[in-house]
Amino acid sequence: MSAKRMNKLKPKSKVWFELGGEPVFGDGKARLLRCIEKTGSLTEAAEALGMSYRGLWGRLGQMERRLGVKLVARKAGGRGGGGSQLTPTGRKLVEQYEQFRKGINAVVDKRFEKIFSR
Amino acid sequence: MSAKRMNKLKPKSKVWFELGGEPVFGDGKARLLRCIEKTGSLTEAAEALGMSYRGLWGRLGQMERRLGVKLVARKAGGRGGGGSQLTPTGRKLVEQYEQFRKGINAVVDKRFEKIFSR
DNA sequence: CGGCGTTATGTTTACCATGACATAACGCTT
DNA sequence: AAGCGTTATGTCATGGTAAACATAACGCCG
Repeated sequence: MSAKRMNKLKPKSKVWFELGGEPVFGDGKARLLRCIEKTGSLTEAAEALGMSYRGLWGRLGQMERRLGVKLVARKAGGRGGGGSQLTPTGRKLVEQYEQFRKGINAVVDKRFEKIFSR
Repeated sequence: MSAKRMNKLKPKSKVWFELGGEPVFGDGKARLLRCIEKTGSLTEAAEALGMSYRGLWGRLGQMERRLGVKLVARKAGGRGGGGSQLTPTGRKLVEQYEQFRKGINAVVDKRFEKIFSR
């Protein structure tokens, strides 16, 4: 019995940005924008991410509203039905976030090792 | 218009332990154990934390079940009605977690600065 | 003009986590 | 035996999030 299972403990971490106490950007949102960028379409991005279009659209709008910035340029109608792409602001935000996020896991793991080794 | 509000972005982070994909320990659980330790009673701890006894008891049981370890020694009945205190295992876990958690915020903030400065 | 694929919303449902109640069991103490 | 404060559970209400459905609007194109 006892602490046998506790040896399998794994450290996890999460980072995100807040603005006025509200969460506005994190891993999920970053993936969202990247996927829109790649597919050029909210519909396709939603499908690729395995979520509903409604849900994706809602999150996107909320994020833009909270930040007070347009992150995605959308076009309804027209050739191919329309499409979407990141604005320069959107691209920059994703890049900065990814920069920021990179390495956090490593730091956390290292710290965990340091304390739980042996 | 535009990115004016984005200058007020703040980085946030969260760390916890998982076991087999399930979260088993984090800030909340740590505070919980610390409070039980201090008060010597689940009832008092619950009140001090502003949560229901039922809720606290549930969390505690779940945590112990997932870890497969007794973290709190409980006694129902007896002098003063009973009481609870951390087991050595529980104490150790809290201490290790707090060690682990210490400084994470600082690291995150520093990294954020590095990328968003200027 | 009618069709097509995309964006844009409102409405409704399902679900899950939390909290609120209610009760029982426990074991010293008097 | 009765009382007291604590632990131990089951049940029910609830609230907030996310998914499911259902349409409408848009704008090029044949």
